[in-house]
Amino acid sequence: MMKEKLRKILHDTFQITSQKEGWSASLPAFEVERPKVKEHGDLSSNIAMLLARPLKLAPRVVGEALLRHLQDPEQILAQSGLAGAGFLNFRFKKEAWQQLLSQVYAAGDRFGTSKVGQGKKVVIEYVSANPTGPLHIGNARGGPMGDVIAALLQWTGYQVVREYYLNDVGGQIDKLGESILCELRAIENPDQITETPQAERHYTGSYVREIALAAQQELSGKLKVDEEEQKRILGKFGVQFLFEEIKRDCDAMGISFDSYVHEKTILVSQLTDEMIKLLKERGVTQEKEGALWFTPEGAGEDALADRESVLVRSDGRPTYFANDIAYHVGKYRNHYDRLINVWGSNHHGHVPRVQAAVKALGFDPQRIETVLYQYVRVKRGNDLLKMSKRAGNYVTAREVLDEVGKDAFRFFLLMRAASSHLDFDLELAKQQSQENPVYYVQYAHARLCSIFRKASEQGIKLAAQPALEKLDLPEELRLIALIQEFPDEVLLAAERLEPHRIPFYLLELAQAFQSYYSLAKQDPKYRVLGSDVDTTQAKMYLCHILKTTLAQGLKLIGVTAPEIMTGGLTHE
RNA sequence: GCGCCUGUAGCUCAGUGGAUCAGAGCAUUGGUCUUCGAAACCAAGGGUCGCAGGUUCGAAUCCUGCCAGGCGCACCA
Repeated sequence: MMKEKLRKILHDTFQITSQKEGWSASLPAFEVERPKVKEHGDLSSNIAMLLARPLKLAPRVVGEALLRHLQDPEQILAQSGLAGAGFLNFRFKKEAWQQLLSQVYAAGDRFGTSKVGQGKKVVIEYVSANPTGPLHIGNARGGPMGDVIAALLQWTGYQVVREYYLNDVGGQIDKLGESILCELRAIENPDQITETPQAERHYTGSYVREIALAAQQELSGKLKVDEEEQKRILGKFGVQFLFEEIKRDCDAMGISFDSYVHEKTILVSQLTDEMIKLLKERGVTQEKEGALWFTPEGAGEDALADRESVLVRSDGRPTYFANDIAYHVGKYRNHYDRLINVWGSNHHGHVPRVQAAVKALGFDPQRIETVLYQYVRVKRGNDLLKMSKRAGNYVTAREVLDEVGKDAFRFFLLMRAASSHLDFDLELAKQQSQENPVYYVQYAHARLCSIFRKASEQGIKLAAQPALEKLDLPEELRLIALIQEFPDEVLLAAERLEPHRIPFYLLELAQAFQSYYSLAKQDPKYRVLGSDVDTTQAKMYLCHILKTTLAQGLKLIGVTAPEIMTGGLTHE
């Protein structure tokens, strides 16, 4: 909010100064930021340093000229100055800060939202876990991450579709069917060892037996067919079974989808064939060893060495790569402006291939944006567990979810940048559930609610237009400064597709409040509910807005904002 | 071997060209509850930002090389 105001001031100042000084440079993409050192002011800009080069002047000379012609029609600036290598530092009047609060108050539960997206259509694909095993913690990270990226884009004015791409055909599904069949035979003939599951050929997790038991119940009559048909039926049954389970897990994580796209549907619709034909016509394919390979311009011989470039197998069936191209083309045809994929890092090699393919088909590859997140590793004690559905060795998302709860689960997975490798220490998560950062933020919210409960007991009501000038303690002005940054943070997180900024922001805000609140123990003038009516009303107004901001931020990341904290009170 | 990601305090991680930028939380140590919730607050110790070069007025941040770790490199998805 204040950043925008300063941007406007600097923009106008630049215009006037250019005119008066005869500058010919264009307005650079300057930054407006909160300096780390508060002595430097409320906000600072690097505009003078950026202008120095094109104008062939020293940064400080540019800065001085800008300050001479400063445009501040609203009179919100209290101080301005030039510092260091050429930074412009600004301090605002108290009144300017205080006035921002009424804007936040008016925004209510729209606070933090904006319209920069201009209603553009964006589809965001996430989770998309293969239905060949339970959702495990390694790639469950994509759930909260995709969900919050979607929320960020909604908040900033995009029209968002949340999509799950279900890989329900292919070799992995065949393998699933075979695994279930194998297990089913073992169940039916416990004495007679027909075939033991083999790690290379079968999924061996205990869930396979679970599915086999369910299949025995539900499909008993339908399995009197030949072996290939049995495998097919069981594969289909397994997909359905596991997909329902994944959906339940997503639901428990607070994640939902607007659209499910089945790979099978794309295959059946012939879109894949159409795309393969088109690619052939464009001359970006080659045949080798009986298979059809994608060989984009400039790829040279490498494409033929890369087995993942195969579009059509030598047996004539298209690969998932071919289907994926068709899937993305479908998105272009649905007129999405942005196609965002949230994928596990193991797909990194896939990204440039899909982009090269859609480019060859005449679509703008830049519209595909991919967020690759690094896998979560789970530590149990001193052991790092490797995630592998094949080895049946994994920690499920559900296990962790049940252990630490939805709020901590989401917060924890969200508070790290996607590119950062994240170790989830189960023992620590359990032990420290009381100390988990999510509780810190929630506690701040609950405390604020508590103040209002107290006020209500005393018959004090929140005034719609209190005397804001009463909010002049330095800590209060700092809180206001933090609150008004919330929309900027949301915007930044949305622009960069970086959800982790929100938990960090909330922690900073919660900390500032907790610190402020605690001062009341030493000094009564920090008490919200004090003796002076005007001051009390003003402080309540600030607290109300703080509460709203925390609630908005928590809502954005899908974490609950409790009115009271229950359980685990250590204070006797 | 090739490709992507990562290397910042004991641990988990923020910080992607700016000035006191060496940061947060946890852990450790020491203080603070008759007063709006101590799930809190205040304070202290702790790091050659993996290493070496380079670009720049200026580098944790950009480039190159090396070292270490993770993940890919299936006619699987």
